[in-house]
Amino acid sequence: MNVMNASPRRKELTRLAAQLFVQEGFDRTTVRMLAQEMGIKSGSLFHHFKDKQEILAAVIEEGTQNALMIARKALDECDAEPEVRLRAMARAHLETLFTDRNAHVVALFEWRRLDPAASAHLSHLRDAYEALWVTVIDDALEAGLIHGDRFLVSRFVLGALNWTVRWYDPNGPRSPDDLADELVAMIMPTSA
Amino acid sequence: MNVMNASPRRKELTRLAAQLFVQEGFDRTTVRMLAQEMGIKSGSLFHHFKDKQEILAAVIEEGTQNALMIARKALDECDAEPEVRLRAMARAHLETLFTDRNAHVVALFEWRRLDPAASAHLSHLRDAYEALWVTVIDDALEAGLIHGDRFLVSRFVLGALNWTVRWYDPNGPRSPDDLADELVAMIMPTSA
DNA sequence: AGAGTAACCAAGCAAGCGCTAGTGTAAATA
DNA sequence: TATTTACACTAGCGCTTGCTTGGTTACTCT
Repeated sequence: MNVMNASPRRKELTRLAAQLFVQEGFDRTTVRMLAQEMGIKSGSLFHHFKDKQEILAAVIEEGTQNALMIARKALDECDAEPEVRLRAMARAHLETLFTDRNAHVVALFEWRRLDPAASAHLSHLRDAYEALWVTVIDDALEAGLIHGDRFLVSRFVLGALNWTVRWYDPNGPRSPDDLADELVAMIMPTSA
Repeated sequence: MNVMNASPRRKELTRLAAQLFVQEGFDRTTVRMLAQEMGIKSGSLFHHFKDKQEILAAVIEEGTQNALMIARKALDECDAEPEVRLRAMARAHLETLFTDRNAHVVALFEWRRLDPAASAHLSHLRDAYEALWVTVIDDALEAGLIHGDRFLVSRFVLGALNWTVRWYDPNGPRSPDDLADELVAMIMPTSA
């Protein structure tokens, strides 16, 4: 078994697995389907991954790491104005959601299939990401940019953003950035 | 096989199935688990339902029918003021979401497991429900109560509301009605 | 009493599941 | 040249899956 997590082959396999998990769901995706998609036999799969669970964990870890990177970069690159930061965060969220769409759909809808160990490890990553959101929302509230309960606002906003994977068509007329801006405008009285 | 959809026994079994589908997910719920939960043997299940798929369809149909009923009743019972109607619709949405929580969680997250025939039939029900939302949102927009694109606003609002099943704790301090009011307040500039 | 029917059970089939064991081979390393 | 490593293969084990079959109760209606 390959213990080196960063093997390029393993990364490619993870990408393909994410696609299949989205198409079929984790439970209905068999190791034989995964192997075929990867051009190998089912037994060979277990050279790269300890078991099926580990493939799921790899997919989710990939996506969450990317989300964290993109969000940090976006916040670093813009100034301290709360409105700009809020918009940047929303844009970053949708950017990662649709460039790594497969991984994120798996993370959002198959999280519960993780075994407790993997779930605990990945929860820390996700918490780090959500902490970014909380600071941005807090600043926006303090600046009087938006109003409401900080907890509820962040849940509502994240819910609205995450739900886009259910209806947004990347080939449509609207860009993810448009979506992000419209959502921010919707909750900002001053920008009417 | 029992063809009478409204058999009381069948309705009870549907309720129990919804609970298991939420706990384990549709794919991981075996007919043996379902049977045990119902206090019968696995073979007997197929006296009430043609196959496992039909159980899923029954669960989702139940939930969607209830949502439609509650929303219609809520709109009937309030006057024509757009703001009142918007709040009533949001409240109705969360009311049905948490009184029939199991059925709705299944509808939201296991819809794709439906076979094409069942999916087509149930899509009509869901469309009828969403049509109610569209009229309410349209009226609110026209009255200048909220602002933005009608399509995007309804998607964002529904996303924020549906996502509550992921984090809302019914035993917490906030009632579903509070949640609904806070969301409406969040997108309504005039109520700051 | 006899017929019909709804609800159940015991037993098991065929297919598919995740995963393992053991082997082959070409490239990298010593 | 000898040894190790990475990656793939074949074959199949042990188990679970959804579902079927054939038959048994218990109740209702004529």
